[in-house]
Amino acid sequence: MNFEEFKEIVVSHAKSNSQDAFTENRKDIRVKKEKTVVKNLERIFEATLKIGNEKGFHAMSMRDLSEETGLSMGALYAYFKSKENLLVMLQRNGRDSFQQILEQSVTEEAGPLENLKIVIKTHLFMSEAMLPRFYFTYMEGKNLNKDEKKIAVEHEMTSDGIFTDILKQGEKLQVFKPHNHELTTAVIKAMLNDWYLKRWKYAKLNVSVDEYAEYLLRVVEGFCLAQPQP
Amino acid sequence: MNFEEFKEIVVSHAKSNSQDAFTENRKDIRVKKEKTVVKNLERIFEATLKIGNEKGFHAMSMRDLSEETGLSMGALYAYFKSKENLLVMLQRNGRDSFQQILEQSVTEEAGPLENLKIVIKTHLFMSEAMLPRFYFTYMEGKNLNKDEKKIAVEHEMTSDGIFTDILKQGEKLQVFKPHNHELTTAVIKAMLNDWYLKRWKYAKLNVSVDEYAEYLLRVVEGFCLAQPQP
DNA sequence: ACTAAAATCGAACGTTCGCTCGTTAAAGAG
DNA sequence: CTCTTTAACGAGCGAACGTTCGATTTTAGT
Repeated sequence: MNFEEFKEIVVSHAKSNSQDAFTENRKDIRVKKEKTVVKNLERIFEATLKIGNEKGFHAMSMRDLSEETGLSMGALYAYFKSKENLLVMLQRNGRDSFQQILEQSVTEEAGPLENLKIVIKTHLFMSEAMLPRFYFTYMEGKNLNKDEKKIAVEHEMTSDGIFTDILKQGEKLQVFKPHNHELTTAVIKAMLNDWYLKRWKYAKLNVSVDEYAEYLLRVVEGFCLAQPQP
Repeated sequence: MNFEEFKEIVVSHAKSNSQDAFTENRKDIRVKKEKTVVKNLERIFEATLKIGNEKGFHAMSMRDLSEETGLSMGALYAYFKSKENLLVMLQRNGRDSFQQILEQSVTEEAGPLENLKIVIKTHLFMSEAMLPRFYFTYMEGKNLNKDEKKIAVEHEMTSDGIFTDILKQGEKLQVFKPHNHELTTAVIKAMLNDWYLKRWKYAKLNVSVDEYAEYLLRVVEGFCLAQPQP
């Protein structure tokens, strides 16, 4: 699997994205017709991600958002009840689709090594396909309130669990060396996150996402595999 | 070298820290007596880092800063000419002392492997000793203006160069495998940064900074060493 | 103790913020 | 076309923002 092949999976998921956001936040949204909500929520999310990536969510004013979306101040507030609520909606929405895709990527039939490759590539390609979302989610996570932050941490631990389970299974089947697998997961994630956090660096190094994937896999295999590759 | 031994190096450097900030920004500071400036700049920096880590620099108001430092609004503005200028001062100051310590840690006599170990540990221990500074610098870097952002990128490339040079030297001496050393540096840095970016995770895993250092070195050695360790 | 310089103070200023609400425009049914 | 529901509008609100500046206090040399 390379990035080009993966892209289609994401695009098809993205369409159901703001639809989920509608059903999830129905009670806070004053507009009734689903088609209108989906259309405008998509505009609002996209604009928020754009401005948020440029100057940060806190520095974005509702007047900025109004101009970018083409909606008036009053219209905006028909789709969310406060600025903070908009942030929460975006974060939840991003987390949910991320987790959904990542969990679906793992299969029982595939061996641990194959599964590890799959989740690494899926994580990486997803962040590449939805770069503004990932960057925004990472950077603005600290601005959430205490409850939402707790949920975000739980989500991260769940997705870490997917990696750790694969590593543990691999150790049992003697495919991987024994290690502190939670720690291994942490450093793998660190490398995965760097792809979208330090985008300018990889652009300057002229490394494609497929090349980065191969490189990461070599690093991980070098550390994890019980029997080193030739 | 473990963290306990390293800490003293940092503490001794930290004292000259706000003194440098004074000489560097003398023209923008209205207060004349160096001793007063050093004392209050230290208070201001510390308070900014504290509030900045809690709610972000942009969300910190000058009234927050006034309360935390115990200085009035007017007094604060005797030490910097604007809020943005305060951010720039903090970032420059942090970058400079970071680079200084990192460059001093490398020695000609030591071999590539030893030097690689040293810079990794130095980077990691420094971030541990000055955690709020590192977190703040990383997270608020995106809020800098275009010129300052460019300088920040140049600084990062310089410090990446320290790592890359060691790796290249190691390849020439056949201590390290041939690789894309710039890319190796990038992923090493990603893992180093994760220590202070995802502090809660490592706390939850109950991993000390010394243990993390050893773990990182094993990952890097597994990937870089020409002749695998026993 | 006196005084000039240095440092600190905090009310006040103009601007911008998130958000509301009375009003207007658009959509849809009969 | 009419009437009712739904969506969009944007001027205006009070609060909070960064910043200033004349008044006040502290410091230090004599």
